[in-house]
Amino acid sequence: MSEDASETELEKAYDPRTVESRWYPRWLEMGVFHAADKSDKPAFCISIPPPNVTGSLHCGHALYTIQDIYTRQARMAGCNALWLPGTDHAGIATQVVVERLLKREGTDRHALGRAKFLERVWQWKAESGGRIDNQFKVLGFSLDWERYRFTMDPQMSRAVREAFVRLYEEGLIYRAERLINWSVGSQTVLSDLEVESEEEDGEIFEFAYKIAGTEEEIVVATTRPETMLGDTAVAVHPDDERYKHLLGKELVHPFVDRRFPVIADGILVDPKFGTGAVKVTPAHDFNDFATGKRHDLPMVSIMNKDGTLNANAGEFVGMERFAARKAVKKRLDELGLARGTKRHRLAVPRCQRTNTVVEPMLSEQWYVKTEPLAKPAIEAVQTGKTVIVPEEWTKTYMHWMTNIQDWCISRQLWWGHQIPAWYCKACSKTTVSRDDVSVCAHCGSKEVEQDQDVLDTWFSSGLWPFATLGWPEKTEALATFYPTTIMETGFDILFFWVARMMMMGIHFVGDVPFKKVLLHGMVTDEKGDKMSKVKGNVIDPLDVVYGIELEKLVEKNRDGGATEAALKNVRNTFPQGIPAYGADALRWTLATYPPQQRKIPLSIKRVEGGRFLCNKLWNAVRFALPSITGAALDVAPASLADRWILSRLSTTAAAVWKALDEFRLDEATTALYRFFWNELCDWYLELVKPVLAGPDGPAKAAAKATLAKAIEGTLRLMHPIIPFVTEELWQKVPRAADAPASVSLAAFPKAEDYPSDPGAEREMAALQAAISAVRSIRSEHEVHPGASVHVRLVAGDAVLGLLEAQAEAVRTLAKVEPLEILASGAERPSGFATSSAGEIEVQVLLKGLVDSAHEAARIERELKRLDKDLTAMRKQLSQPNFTDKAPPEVVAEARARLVELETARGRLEAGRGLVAELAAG
RNA sequence: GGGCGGGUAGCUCAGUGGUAGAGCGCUGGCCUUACACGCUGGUGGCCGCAGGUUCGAAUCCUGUCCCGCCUACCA
Repeated sequence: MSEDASETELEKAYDPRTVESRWYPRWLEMGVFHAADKSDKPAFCISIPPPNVTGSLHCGHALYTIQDIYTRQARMAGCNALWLPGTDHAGIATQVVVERLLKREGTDRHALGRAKFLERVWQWKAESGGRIDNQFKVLGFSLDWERYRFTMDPQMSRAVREAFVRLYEEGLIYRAERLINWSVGSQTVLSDLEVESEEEDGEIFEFAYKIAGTEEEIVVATTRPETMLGDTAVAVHPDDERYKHLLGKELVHPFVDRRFPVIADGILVDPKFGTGAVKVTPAHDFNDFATGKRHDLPMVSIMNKDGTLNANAGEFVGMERFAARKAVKKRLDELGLARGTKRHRLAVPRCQRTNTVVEPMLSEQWYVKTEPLAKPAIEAVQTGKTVIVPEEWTKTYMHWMTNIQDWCISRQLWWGHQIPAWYCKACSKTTVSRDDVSVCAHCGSKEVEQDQDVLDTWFSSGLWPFATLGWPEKTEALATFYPTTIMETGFDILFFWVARMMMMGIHFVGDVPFKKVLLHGMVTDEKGDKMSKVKGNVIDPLDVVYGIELEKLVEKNRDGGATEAALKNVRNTFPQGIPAYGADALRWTLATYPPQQRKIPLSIKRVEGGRFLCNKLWNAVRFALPSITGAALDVAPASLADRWILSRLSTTAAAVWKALDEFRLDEATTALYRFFWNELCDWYLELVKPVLAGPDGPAKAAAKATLAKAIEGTLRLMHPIIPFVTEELWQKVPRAADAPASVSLAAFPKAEDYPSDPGAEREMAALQAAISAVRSIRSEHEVHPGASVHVRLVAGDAVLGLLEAQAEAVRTLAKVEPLEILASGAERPSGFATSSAGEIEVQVLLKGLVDSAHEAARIERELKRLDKDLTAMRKQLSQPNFTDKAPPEVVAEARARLVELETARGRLEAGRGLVAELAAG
């Protein structure tokens, strides 16, 4: 629409593109998203789960809409609401991106050196990082950009050092040599959580070790034959009779000059599995490592960090690990020691980032001692200081926390927070310090060198909720907003992140980092399959917002690595490409899914539904605007319809509050949709049309005021979910004299803002039933919608007055003329079909309009349906067990229902006469 | 192996002790001047299977079968 269109004229169809682009800048100008450090209002805070600085918007991020809904609602509800934005430096991911760039330039980070490389990363970050921030703006996220944080900012880095040093001083951080998960692909150690095991088809290879000085042998099995080069024992079960005589005997290694014993170990060995003898490789297997410790076995490391074999591997030195695997098998075979292979399913550990197979290796790393930190974190959830929603995740949290392993926090990367530990070349002692060290704290030597490694990204992320608020400074923001109100994130990072924030927050600030943890499911495609570039089923939120042509979409998928089959699928799923649905449509749609479901199967069809809703809203306002512009709002509701719609609005406001409180956004959207579409539009608007078209007077003034209030209230209630269209429309409708400049700052409607009127709701239900009954008969008989029909409504005294008062509504909404309203007992005249709407009998003149066969069919069908219900109801009421034991109100209800069914049946029976009458013509 | 979640209308899912719901789809009739991104009427489900508790169960309990996810050291 053009900017200078008159106040009361809107385009016929809602176009999100023009509306959505204009509001975000204005909100920023108005400063509506900025929260004060100090305020009289209650504090509300969500710190955003920081997306990777390398990232760009995907559907998972689009779910941040949930956080925006809560933040916007809190803001409107009068809170000092802060949604704090930021990004994460994402150690491995970012380094991989920049290294790829360097490779294209024909160089690498080692050629560049650490300092130059880091310069390069910062440069990359300045150019390409933070793209996602702008994408968040497209979605309308009400983030307080003045408080933007990046995990590598000086202030955040300071927090990281402070945390590290304190934990070190408290003995909660230590350095140790252990078996670790080594990612050959990214050349760093990984924490347990970053290793993903997937079952794959593999094989199990059996071979024999000879007993020294005899021809006797012992057969062992392995899925990684090359590790035999590091074997330092073979273990059998202590009670295994087969091998008892071999215990303590020496085995001869066929390739390297080493003899090692047969040992007894009841923990490692299951005598029923395989041969009952297990080769032990303490330096390359976690179980074997433990076994090695128990038996004090030598630890022979056979592998270099790049995955090639080292000097301990004898003739295989220098070979790549998988080539070595083949070679070892071949040589064993040549020596006559191979004993065959079997197919075998096994769990292969892979690196999350590079998908390369992870190798257990011996290495010295930094660890956080987690048990003392976990204990209070467990208690906080047990005592309800932090509540996890949905509740069933509490168990998972507890289970993980109670079985927690020490956390390996060093990473062999350059991009990240370098570990603040300095090693002295003179006295070889370690100095850990908040400030850079140039002199050894122990001997005063200047020969100190900082640890080359950086910290796990999750270490800094664990400090996020309080470091973003200024910690370790005792800032006002920290005092105001900590503990934060809600942490809203995917259940998949409950351990990665939520658990660690809990541990760190409690330890460093002395209180939990958030009062509530809301965990949502994973966005998938509509069939429930994980979105993946290869499958070509990825929905880019921006494509949904702006739209994309089919060919461009296909091209984009092809660039993403989609297979031909996947591209075909893209063409099938989006034959016309994707239309511009707008951010509101996407937001609405995401909010209609129960967030706590495991899967959120996003369907483009449903997004279309979201756009329909926005369009409907637009058009409802378009219709109402000429009537309500300038209307006096302080007029009380007058008609039944007026009282009813405001009562429904009151109920709806209550439902929305309740739904949000229970983390049931689906229920919130359902309540809003029902109210707006099925009540406000379908009934109220239709009911007030004649009034608004009629002469001026008190009734019209009341209708105008009510319509204005209902629409204005709806816009405010919907605003947290669909901020753009509601803001645009809210600016045009009449509102309170003291209303703020933006609906974002207007009060969020409460149930008590509108008069509840149960009487009006009851009466309206009766009226609706009567009108529906007439419509139903009309439609059954294919009476043309334009044709009026003669209707008689027969009812008892209780509803007679209502019908008389609402005659106009019946006439209009059911296209009735003439309309007779009669007291009970009025016989069905010839030519009228009959039906029931609760207590009301509805008689519709069909003579001359339809043929008898139609009516006969309708009656028989209705009778069949009624009889089914009647039989069930009679049966239930005939059982003394029911009438005696069920609560009286339930029995009474059943009796009333029976009467109603019988009455309806009687009327229908009588209606059979109509068939003959119609036939007679 | 352990844990968790799910199996309700063609599809995607709500419902959690008292007459089976929504959206989309399908379908009949309508361009009724807010909206065809619409209006209006309808079709469609023995609520995975088997027991049990109860006057009454999709809803609670037990068992069982499928599907998914997480987790675990079977060489």
